[in-house]
Amino acid sequence: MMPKDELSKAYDPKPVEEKWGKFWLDEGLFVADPHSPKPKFSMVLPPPNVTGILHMGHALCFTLPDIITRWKRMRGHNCLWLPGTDHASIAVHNVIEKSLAEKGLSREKIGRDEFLRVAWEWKEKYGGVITGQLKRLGASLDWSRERFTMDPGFTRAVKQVFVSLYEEGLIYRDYFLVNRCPHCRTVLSDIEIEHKDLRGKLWHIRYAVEGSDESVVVATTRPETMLGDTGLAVHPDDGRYAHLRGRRVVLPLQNKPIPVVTDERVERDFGTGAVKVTPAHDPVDFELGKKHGLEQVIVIDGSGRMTEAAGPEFAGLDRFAARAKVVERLSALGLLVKVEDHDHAVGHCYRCKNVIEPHLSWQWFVRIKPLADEAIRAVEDGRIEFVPANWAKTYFEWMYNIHDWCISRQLWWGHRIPAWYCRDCARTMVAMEAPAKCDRCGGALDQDEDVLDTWFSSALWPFGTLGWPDETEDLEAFYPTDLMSTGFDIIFFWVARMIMMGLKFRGRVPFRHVFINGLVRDLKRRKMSKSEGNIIDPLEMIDKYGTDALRFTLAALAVPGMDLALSEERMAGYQAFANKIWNASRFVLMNLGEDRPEVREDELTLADRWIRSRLAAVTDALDASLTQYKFYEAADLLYHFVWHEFCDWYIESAKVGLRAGNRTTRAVLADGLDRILRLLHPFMPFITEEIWQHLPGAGKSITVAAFPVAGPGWRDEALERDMALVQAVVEETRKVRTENKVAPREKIRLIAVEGPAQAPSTGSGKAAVVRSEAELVKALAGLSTLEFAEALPEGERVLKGVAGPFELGLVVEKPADLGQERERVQKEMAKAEAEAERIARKLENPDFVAKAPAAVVAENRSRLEELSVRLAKLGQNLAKLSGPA
RNA sequence: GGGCGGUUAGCUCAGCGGUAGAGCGUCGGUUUUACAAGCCGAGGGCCGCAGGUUCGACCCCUGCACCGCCCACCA
Repeated sequence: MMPKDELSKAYDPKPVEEKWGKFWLDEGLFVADPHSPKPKFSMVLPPPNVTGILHMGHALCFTLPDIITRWKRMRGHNCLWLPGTDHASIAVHNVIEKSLAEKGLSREKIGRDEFLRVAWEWKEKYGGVITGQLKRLGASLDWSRERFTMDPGFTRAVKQVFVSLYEEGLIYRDYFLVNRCPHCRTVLSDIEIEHKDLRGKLWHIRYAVEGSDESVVVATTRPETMLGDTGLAVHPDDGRYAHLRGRRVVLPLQNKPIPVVTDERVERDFGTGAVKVTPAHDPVDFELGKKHGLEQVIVIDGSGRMTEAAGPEFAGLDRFAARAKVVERLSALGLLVKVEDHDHAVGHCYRCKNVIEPHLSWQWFVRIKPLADEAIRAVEDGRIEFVPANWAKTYFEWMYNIHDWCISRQLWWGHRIPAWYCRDCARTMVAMEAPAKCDRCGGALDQDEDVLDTWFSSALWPFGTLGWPDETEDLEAFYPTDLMSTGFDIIFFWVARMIMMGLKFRGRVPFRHVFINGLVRDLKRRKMSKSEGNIIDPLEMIDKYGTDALRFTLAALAVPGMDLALSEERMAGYQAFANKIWNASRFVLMNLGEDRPEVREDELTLADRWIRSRLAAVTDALDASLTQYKFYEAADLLYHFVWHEFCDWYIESAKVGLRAGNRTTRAVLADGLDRILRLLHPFMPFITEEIWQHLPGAGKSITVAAFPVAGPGWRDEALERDMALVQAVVEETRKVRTENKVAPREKIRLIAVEGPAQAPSTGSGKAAVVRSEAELVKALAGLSTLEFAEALPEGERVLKGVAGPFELGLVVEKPADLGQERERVQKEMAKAEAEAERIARKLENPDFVAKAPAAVVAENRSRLEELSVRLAKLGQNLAKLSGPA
């Protein structure tokens, strides 16, 4: 514990964050114990890419679960939050290949082994950047268990899963039309393709019917693929083309006859109703081709260039250049019938944004339906809950229509596919370790050149990180995990696949709750991107406003499932909040000695009891909010309570008790602060630890201090109403004096007159409360005296107000500006009248009185009564104001 | 084409059957020994539009409009 005079006047986050961030890790406060008797709470961190640097998306997605973890830890859970990083095949390739290119090298030039050596070297050097940044966020991760998706243990898990699925027939190899990115030079799965609507053209091309003068016009958005056409399809019921059945058409430019087939999938209403079929370059055509036994001619290669098969005129051209040339040639031949504008969706690579090319090749696939079925059930029957629940619908939608998953990638950085091919007999062997020779013919083997989709390994994260395939203590103790916090953009990529793999290999769901956070946008609701230049860098924000302010901002904006618009102003606001906490704490600490006084029940003031009642209410509400992952609600609760109840009312009230030397008020102040710090700690870990350590009798660390539980009998709503009445008198007095421009330093006399007995809700009969709290009212409202009388004195130096059952008279030095005062009273009356009228109308409605719940009717009745009393008093005041003027 | 979200104060957002809320911004006052990153006070809203249900609708239902996402093999 440091001496308290070290608390500076303003909160300076930097040294505090450095000190406690290090302390928590040195003390191993976040290291989980698989043998702990406490209830467990576990999570795995969505592993950021090793290439990554921390962005706001990370900050949000890591701050929110950290709040939950810290809360659970303080509530006595044995918490494990396991960190790690992802090898991110394509991202690393892009980085390494770029640096190779700068040296005039390429991955082909240096070869696989050298490439991997360079990649590992790079990983060792830069892979720690993001983890270092993560620590600054204050995320309470167990770094003793940090993992990497390509570390030896995890690699074993990946191989094990591949081999098992292969042996079960759930992984297979096939010659299939897949998506290939010519830039990244690898194939991709369906969900790695982003469809964007582009303004394109629809070219109508004439194909001659073989052996006749007739011709057929087809429409296409990709004329260059016609070079690979191997058929022409029409609808079987289309009368226009009935006579073409069984005939052939001649493919222009290639001068090659191709058959006419009929298929119900042809839309008669689109284009001309006749469609060219290019089985090697279009997914629909691929299926049509298979069904009708059409040839597959590859005219575009994996780099997006035309092949020899495209003909000497086109071979070697880029696909887009070829398109222009095909159109030009067709036009010259008079075969281009017309060209229309046509918007259509074009697939783009999700990494590099280039246009995807359908590509026919041998690839590995996961037969996904059997895995998906069980994963669907797990969400249907509630073993897994999405928060907010409507994301389950998105999940189901995808899972019901799921396609087999292409998992091979033509890359080197990643998990190499554990498959070997015999050079002599075409035998394929799949095994954990390289077999010595072909088990059928004894021939030499070559390992598959490809690596696995990065998401294939990510899918195993929740159990692969805990030691699987070994049955470890960690696996036993911490699987299934409790919560997965992630963005909606990777529900398909990651969440769904973790569920499938977890169920398949552990027989249990990988996590119980999936919290879906929104996207962090800028103030104008634009996505943050480098090209827009609207990135808000979390580290910069931490330097500027402090980690706690950043965390609190993210929490306060985190409405489940909603995107959030981040603003620096907001962060500055929460920086001010941190400072407010700091200063309130300074005040409390200043009034404390070396030890904390005991609360004596009989010495508790109204304000003391009130703040304890409020504390009890907030504690319960906070638990409820966090249980439902309503971070914004929890943050609001705390902000409002700390600033506007504890600071604005309680500390100000407590000063009265402190001046009187009340030990119990000091005790309540200290206890209140202690509780507030603990309630706030999950949101603002650093500042709360720093202050808490200054409290007499503090424990080792607030991270493991007990989360507050409301004291028995603290909540007292009747007492809160008493306090509300005191507050109403204070507020009315402040208002009247401000509006009459009475100097704040002028101590005025206040005379209170309690009205006749009225409805209970007006607080009638509570004069005693205000009377006994006279000192409090005087202090808070800046009064010289507070007197109680039968009637208010008259005169131009008496300003009048109404608070609950009281008429208030403020005796001031300077006469009031009657005109202005009259205006003020009139405005108040108008407001009250409008409300009274609305309520009266409601009460005059017999249906309302008969059908609305009795309590609602009663509430309206008493409110109306209250208003009429108020109106009467205001009316009298107004009359008197009008008199002498 | 299917699905999901949004539309509330100048801005960013809560609320979701019973008297319209917060933060920031605006306006006025204020250096009262925790805090001017503060304190005190004020102003500001036909809760997207049109119907319906209800004693009562920002809230529930049905349409519509606009904005934003996701999915999808009309070439």
